[in-house]
Amino acid sequence: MNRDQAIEKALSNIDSDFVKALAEPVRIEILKLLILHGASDVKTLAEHLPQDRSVISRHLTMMEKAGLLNVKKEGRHMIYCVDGERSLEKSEQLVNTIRQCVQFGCC
Amino acid sequence: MNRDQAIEKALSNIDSDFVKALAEPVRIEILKLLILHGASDVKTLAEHLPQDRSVISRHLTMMEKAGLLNVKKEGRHMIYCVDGERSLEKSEQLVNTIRQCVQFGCC
DNA sequence: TGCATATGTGCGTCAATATGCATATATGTG
DNA sequence: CACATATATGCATATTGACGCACATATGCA
Repeated sequence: MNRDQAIEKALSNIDSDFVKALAEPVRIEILKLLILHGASDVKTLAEHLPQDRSVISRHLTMMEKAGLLNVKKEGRHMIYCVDGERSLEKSEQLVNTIRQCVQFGCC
Repeated sequence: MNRDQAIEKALSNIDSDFVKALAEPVRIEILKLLILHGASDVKTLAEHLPQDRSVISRHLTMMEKAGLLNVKKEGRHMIYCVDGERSLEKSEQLVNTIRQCVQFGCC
């Protein structure tokens, strides 16, 4: 693999969904609540936030697909919690990508 | 500092501008070009991208403010390059934030 | 000075996304 | 079964951000 392909591959590894999930203030607030109070259902989370439950529900779904959260169904409740392992992996992958870029040469 | 404050502080450290800068495909393309070809001016970058020069100019300004790029003025040219050190610091800070979250307890 | 080139900015437009209401679906409880 | 509760989804609206054109500003050069 030549240099161009290596650079292309490194930067293509940036997980767009993961990064976008962290780029919205409301979703950071959701992370805070989940770490403060531990695993929670949609209604409980929404009670601590100004947005409508449906909005929080959509954010949670999006964050789960992005790899930030885990979800398990308990009866009629959807219990969400921070997927620390996966989040750590994804953020470390971002560091590795940038580290490779530095090796390929910056200013 | 108690637990709640520690969590608040850790997650407030997420650099919103930095994360947002990485959440746009065009800006990732700009990173690719800057690493492939090294430091470049606005016109040269825009020639390799479908967007208007003014759009690229705005992206570059935003990425510089976010800490991804360095810029130096050379005559009428603005020369941009990837700020590898700062980008690495910021991405590592993100990893540390998530690592702290894991310590505070996930699922 | 006069002119070409490089960049940034004002402004209007369009697309993506966040938001909230109403409603459908699913589950637990009497 | 009837009803309450928890969540997801369709749809309309508001907001944010990307985009391109026109123009202003700044610099280099003849």
